[in-house]
Amino acid sequence: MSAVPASPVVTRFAPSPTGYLHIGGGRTALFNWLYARGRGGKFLLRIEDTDRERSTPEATAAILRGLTWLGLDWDGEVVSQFARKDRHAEVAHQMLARGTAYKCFSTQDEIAAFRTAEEAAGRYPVFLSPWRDADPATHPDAPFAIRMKAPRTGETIIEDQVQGRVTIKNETLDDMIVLRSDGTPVYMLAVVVDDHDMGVTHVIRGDDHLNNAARQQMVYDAMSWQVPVWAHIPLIHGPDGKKLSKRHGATGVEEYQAMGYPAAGMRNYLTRLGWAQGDAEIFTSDEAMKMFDLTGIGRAPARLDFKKLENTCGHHMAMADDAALLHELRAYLASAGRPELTDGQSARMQSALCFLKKSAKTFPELMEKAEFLLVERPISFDQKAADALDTVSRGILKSLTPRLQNASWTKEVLEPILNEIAAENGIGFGKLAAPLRAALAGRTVTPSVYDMMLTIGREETVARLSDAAA
RNA sequence: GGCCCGUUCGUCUAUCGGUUAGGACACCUGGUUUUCAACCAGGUAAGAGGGGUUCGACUCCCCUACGGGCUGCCA
Repeated sequence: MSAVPASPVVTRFAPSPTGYLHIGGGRTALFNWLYARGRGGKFLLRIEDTDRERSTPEATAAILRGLTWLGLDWDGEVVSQFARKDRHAEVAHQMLARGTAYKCFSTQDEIAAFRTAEEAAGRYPVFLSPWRDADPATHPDAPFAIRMKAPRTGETIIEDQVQGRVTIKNETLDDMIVLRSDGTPVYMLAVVVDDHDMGVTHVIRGDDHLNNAARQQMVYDAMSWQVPVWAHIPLIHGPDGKKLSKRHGATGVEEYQAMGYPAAGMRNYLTRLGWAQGDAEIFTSDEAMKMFDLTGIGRAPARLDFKKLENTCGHHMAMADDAALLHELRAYLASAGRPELTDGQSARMQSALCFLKKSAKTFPELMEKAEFLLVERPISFDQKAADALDTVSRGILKSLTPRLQNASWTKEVLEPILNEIAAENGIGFGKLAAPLRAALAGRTVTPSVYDMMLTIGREETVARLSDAAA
């Protein structure tokens, strides 16, 4: 065992509960999880619910469900940012006391008027509060917001693990409000306070926050707090290169579950989307934790490729443990609103999974291939199956059943019998397999005939053949 | 408008000044086969454009084009 690192890694995922868990958010959470878990650190979850208008408990529940399905477990309790608003206000007042913030009595109307005037004059509106250096003696007895006293000259440098060194000129940033005039904190303050209080060492998040990082770093500086390691990752784009949105299809993590992608495959695909370690393509989460690092993250936005997602899922389907797969299959059926398996179907499924999983990429595909074990007699035939069961074929099946009656039910025993029948009728095995397939499954595209016979057993096989031969 | 970030096969990417620019998915061809799939073998396919720096640039610098983000008393 390696020694416990001096400063354990603490990462977090901090979504706003305004909707389902977006696939991009799921990937951000995954990166944080992988990074922390691979280093014996902690992965925390915080819900940024300070926007009371848009936050809903339903959205929080959906986000938790999505993370759980993806297999991303977090440490400790879920933190509500809203619940910490008093702490945020406290810090705002500490900044006031330290002289790194000031009371601003400008009204929103005044600011809005300033902005429209500047824009009308063709200038970029950076609002500079007249109260920044005002003598407290001149303060009116009126509501005020607390603004950060940001440096007006020089530059703020973000040392980003993904983007490299990013330099922002301080003159382009105004004094942002940290506490609104109604006493509620603003997001930019809340994140910093929460990340600091929660001991977050690495902030891994979407690069839409890259510019924000400069202002947040100013808050860390204003409080003399240790700045975390930044890692701003590019957002995921749709197949057309545009920001991933509804018109590209599924954007919610739970939609992918309902479409039948196995979670392990989803994790693998999402890990490889915008991150690479040499030629590694297919790996388990344990392996991913060992390999994952910040330097392997690409700087350009990656596009979603469903074909590759499917392929990756196919590998994981084949690698999966049968019992675990059956369990996940059940969860899929429930999430997709499909009927659950009966006891009989479950039993057959359990014994068939060892070969079904090798060629299926998704759960719907698995169910498609398992159709033969799902149906009950009398089974119905589709058009092609019915065509395959012509008079000649039925005659052959009829001669086959007596020989199966007392046969030991192993492939070693069945193979010679079927080959014999084929030979006696002067046909190749392929010609015999077609009607067999039709009789056993009611369709012409099925798993191997031996696999099917072994799965449903002798009695059921003979019964289905007799039904078809009649 | 300003600022910030990005740009290698169709897609995800490797390369960290010297390679026949590698792998994976997809696609095409062939093989295997008991249908579909899976599997095996092979193939097509890339450094956005233009300037520099250098003996040498995908790699470093600049410009352009294109894409994205930020620019709120939203998060």
